[in-house]
Amino acid sequence: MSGPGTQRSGLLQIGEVAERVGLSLRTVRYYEEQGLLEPASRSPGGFRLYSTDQVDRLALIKQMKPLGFTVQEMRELLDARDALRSVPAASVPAETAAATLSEYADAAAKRCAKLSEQLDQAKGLAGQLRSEAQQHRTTS
Amino acid sequence: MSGPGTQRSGLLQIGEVAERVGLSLRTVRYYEEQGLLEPASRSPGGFRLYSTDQVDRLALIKQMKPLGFTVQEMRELLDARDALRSVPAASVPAETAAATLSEYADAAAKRCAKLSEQLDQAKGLAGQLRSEAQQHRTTS
DNA sequence: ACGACGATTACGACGCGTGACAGTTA
DNA sequence: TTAACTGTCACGCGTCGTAATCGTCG
Repeated sequence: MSGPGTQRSGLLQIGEVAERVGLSLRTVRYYEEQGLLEPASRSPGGFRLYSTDQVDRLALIKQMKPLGFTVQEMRELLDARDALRSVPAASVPAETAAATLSEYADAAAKRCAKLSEQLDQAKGLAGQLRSEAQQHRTTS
Repeated sequence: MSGPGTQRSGLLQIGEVAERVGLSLRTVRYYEEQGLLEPASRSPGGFRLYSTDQVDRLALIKQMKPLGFTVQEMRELLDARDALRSVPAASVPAETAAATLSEYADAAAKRCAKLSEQLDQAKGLAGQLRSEAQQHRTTS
């Protein structure tokens, strides 16, 4: 027991985080370098410690990746989102953050649509390939 | 008139091909380097000349790309497909080619499924972002 | 002989990570 | 002691872009 990474505080070390989200340690650090996710705190010795919220955030990053956003774009998106949550509503910064977030939401939707289209084409192709292959497999 | 690229022979120059398929000249040549598509012939002066079948092949390549196959995998897939079409049916090479093609068809289907899943997640996320953004946009 | 088109070669760049290493912490 | 973690540097891969220079086609 006393598995590493699981502190009494509820904070997780990078290894736990990486495993839960399905990323490599290296990648998590890379995202940090790129400004995507700063650990909530550090252990006295310098180990990165993450909250479960941050695990969620990482998972979210991972989910958005298929849409092909660059790491920098994701940073901007997440920054805007954070700003929206931490800034007094109906303030000027909230408005600009909302605008940015809205842009990204639109972009995300557009990419979804394009991907959807490509995926349909690819599905058709995959089916076609399969039938071409099976046409020559008299015995299943 | 006498548009360049349209020969009486029905063969097309690389520019026409690239435009029809929606790839750059560079990309078409790159695919050739990687063994994906050799031009049907060359003009006396060395210009690449493509048949319309090859245009189709390029289009197919373009459509399969969203599935994330490497260029080398696509080469193998296309080679197997070509083999199936040029080899006497029910021969041994046809069987192995069919097996290869079948594998790739399966792989393609799997990737389609995975992409589909990812896309669904991403769609959900996009919607969520959109609503988060709009929540702060009292005036549309 | 002119203008569009193409060939070849080569250098580079971007985005996204991935090793490797030597030292530190738990 | 051992496993996990640290920072840093640098490398690799895929997919082309771009440019220079020169040949071809009609």
